[in-house]
Amino acid sequence: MRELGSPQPTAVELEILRIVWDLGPSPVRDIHARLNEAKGTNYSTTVKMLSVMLAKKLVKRDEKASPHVYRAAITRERAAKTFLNELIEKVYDGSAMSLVLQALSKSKATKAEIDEARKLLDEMEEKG
Amino acid sequence: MRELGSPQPTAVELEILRIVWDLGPSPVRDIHARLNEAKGTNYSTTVKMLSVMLAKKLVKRDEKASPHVYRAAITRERAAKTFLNELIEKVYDGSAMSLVLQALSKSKATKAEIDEARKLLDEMEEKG
DNA sequence: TCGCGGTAGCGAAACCTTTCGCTATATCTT
DNA sequence: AAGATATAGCGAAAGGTTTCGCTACCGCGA
Repeated sequence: MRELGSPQPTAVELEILRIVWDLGPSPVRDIHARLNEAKGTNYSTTVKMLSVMLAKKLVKRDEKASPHVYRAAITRERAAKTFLNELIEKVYDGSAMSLVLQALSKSKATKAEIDEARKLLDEMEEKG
Repeated sequence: MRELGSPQPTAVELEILRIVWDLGPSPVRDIHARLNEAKGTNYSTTVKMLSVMLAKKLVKRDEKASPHVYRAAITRERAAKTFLNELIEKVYDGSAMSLVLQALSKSKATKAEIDEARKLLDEMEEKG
């Protein structure tokens, strides 16, 4: 059995994580409301998935609060980083840059973000 | 049963796609050699996976060639685009730019690539 | 206290992915 | 042409994810 270190979230798990990231710490009922809206699944399903995710350490819960309160155990940023690494590794064969170029080509960004990206590019160039 | 339009490749399917992208059109034996190297799985498994992938239209095959020749039915670019969209949608909540910034921060790139990225940024700025 | 609505847990069904054994067929080698 | 070797296919086991039914529990108002 998996015990330590959060494994990759599966499809539904990711859907739930997204909800928890959005809502912040919440009781099952609230999480279920959203999930049900999106997928029409049963309340039991939500409870079960959360318990599975608890075992995988994808979420934590406060059992002292009466309706238990769940919160994400990994940040959106960390999950994103993991996915990104996998994407780069598995599909782009290790070249982050080619991914960046592709993402840029379809991105809409603010002036501030564009400048930020320029700054990063400058830094990269200096270091070589 | 899924019939039309390639669904998201699963883990092993992606591993196989990667091999086929690398090798180009190949007979099972060659594909298997690589997969086996990575995972130690049986020849039958490779054949089966390829047949599943054929049904899902992730690969095509030339049956006229004597050892049948398989090739990817989707390009690396298209697969990447799909994953990227999903990543942006599901985790970054629609903001491609924040993904780009994160990818950039860990990327190693050549001068040419950096310039290319700058060009894209300039274009983006012009269009607003 | 009893009953009731909301909450939690668990086992197993249903479903999908991955693996392989067994069989059949084609191709080579002598 | 027989036997050996390589290729293809298929069904089903093994393993993982997702779903839910059923049971138990808890807190509260009658």
